Amino acid sequence: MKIIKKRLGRDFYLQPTLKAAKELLGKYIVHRLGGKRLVGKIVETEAYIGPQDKASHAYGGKVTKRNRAEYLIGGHIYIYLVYGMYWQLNISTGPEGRPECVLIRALEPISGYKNPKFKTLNPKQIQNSKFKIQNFPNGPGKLCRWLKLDKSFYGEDLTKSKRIWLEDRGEKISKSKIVASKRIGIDYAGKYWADKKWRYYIKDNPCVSKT
DNA sequence: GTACAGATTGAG
DNA sequence: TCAATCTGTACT
Repeated sequence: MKIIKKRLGRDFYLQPTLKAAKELLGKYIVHRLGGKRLVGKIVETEAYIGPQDKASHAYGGKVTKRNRAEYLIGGHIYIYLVYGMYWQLNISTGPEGRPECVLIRALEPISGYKNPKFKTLNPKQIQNSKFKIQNFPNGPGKLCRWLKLDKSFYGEDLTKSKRIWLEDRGEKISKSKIVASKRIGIDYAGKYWADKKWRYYIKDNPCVSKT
């Protein structure tokens, strides 16, 4: 059977942000680098819905040099540095001018991992294997390191870029496999916003970030 | 010009 | 539990 590989188009990113955050689970991110392709399956996401969301960088409708990519029409990359060390990959959603985005928090590595044995392992084997979890893209900072993403991807259009895009490979994550939970690391936003269950992940997937 | 905190991570 | 590490942002 032929595997379907369809690049996600603008319509996908124009869905309501919470829906897009859930739909992104099970989609594949592809970064073409040199002659290789780094490919990962998205297994964890978080939604940020400014300007009302106190945890969002666009809270209150704030526009800065850093966050302006959040306002782009759905399908653009908003990437920024936290703690002076780690890049965070976000994808803008919704129409132009509305600061909503989805943070990609974890991937299941599909190809590109330096150990070629890796791609033949299924998730259960990954969990049981002795491979160092250290280099896994199982966290927002580690994911960017694994995919080799940095500021040069700021504002990149995922529907048009020749080096990075998202694919639908015909995989459908059933509703019962999607878990909604509180977002991570945003307690400063206050209980109301910190308690919103806008983090989604694939149940039992070993590549979901540790909390 | 200067102070300051952060959508994390890994070591101790 | 805590330091690393640095840029954007806000304020003097």
